Amino acid sequence: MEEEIFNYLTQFISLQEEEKQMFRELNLIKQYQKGDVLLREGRFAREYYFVMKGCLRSYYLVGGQEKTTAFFLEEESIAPESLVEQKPSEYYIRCEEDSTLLVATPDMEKRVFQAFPKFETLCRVLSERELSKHQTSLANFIRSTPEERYQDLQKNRPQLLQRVPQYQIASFIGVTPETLSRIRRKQKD
Amino acid sequence: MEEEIFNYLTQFISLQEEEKQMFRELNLIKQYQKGDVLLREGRFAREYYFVMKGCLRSYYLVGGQEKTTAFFLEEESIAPESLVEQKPSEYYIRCEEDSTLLVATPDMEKRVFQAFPKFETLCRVLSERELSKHQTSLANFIRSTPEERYQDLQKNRPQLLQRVPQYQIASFIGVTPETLSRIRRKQKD
DNA sequence: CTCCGTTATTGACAAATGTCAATGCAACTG
DNA sequence: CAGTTGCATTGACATTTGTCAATAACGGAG
Repeated sequence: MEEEIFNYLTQFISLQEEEKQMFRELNLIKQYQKGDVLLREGRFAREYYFVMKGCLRSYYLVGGQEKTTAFFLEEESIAPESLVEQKPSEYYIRCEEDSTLLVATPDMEKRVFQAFPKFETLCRVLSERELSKHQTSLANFIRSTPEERYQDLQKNRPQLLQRVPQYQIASFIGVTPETLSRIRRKQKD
Repeated sequence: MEEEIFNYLTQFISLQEEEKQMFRELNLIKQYQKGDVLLREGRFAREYYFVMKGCLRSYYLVGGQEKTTAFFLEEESIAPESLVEQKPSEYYIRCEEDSTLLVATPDMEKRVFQAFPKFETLCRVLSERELSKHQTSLANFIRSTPEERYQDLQKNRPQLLQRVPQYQIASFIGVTPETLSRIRRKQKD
């Protein structure tokens, strides 16, 4: 299982045995169950998450209604705003499948960066890439209709549609479950 | 004018005279005019931008129509997806006011990071913060109606509403100019 | 297998938004 | 000053989406 992290990381940098050893000693890998809530509204986040296997979802609770704002599948990561900005979280993060996560704290991050500065470079690069991906998501959302957003998901994240319930997808593309159901019906013709 | 950058940076890290000197020698500051296009669809971006004074806007051209996806005012920055991902840009970046920008290339970035590693830490932290801000923007967009988005802008970026034309704001919150006009009328009652 | 809770679909109607065309308004130009 | 241009507003009507209520489809628990 650790090997999967190393495979992922060596896409970007080379890894010495010494560095791998440090990772192993940090005990980053944790198991969670479907339904586990990793972060709640009003709480302070303490951890970064990287999804090795499974699915996380972030959502706001607005007047008793869940508003889904993101899904995180394999090889995607979350740096909760609450942690980065040191303020109470406005949203929830929840496991939507049994999941294997890489869990890191700012503390561990600091130690790793001091021992192996190239990880800081890696984190900077990954976070810039993540940022540009998010700019693109926001752009896609702004410039398209709910129907187009659904078609985008069908094209770009087909696995997601198979793995999470439709009412969460509906919320994610900004419509009610009824409307999504009608969009789907229209497509069949 | 250079002093403004230093003021901004010393919010996050301390600066030695030596480091300030390096910045001065890089000649980062450039002037642009309203209407200048910094990046076009299909081109490769070569630069990062940081707005010291003025206003940039990013937009897609979809069927001849501009879809505004972001505004960048003072102390906000752009790392174009095109540059980060090394692919042709899908959108335009344009000066909406005469602007003073800090312009950096990956090359310059690399030299600075090698000479003063703490700038890499700074960039990582800033880009993480930027990322978490963007996640919040996307979340706000997903979970609210056009009317609420406009109210958000009134509360959180009132200067923006004074500085750019309404049809760009309309596009940014995902409606037509007519609809935004009606939202504004409703507010007066 | 049935029962039960959750999710998905459908219909009828209300509300919001888009579209198109006309008008107003302010700034710039000659 | 008149004429032009770009932006904002308004009205009439079409389309999309939301809301509410009913029903269907599905899966897990017993």
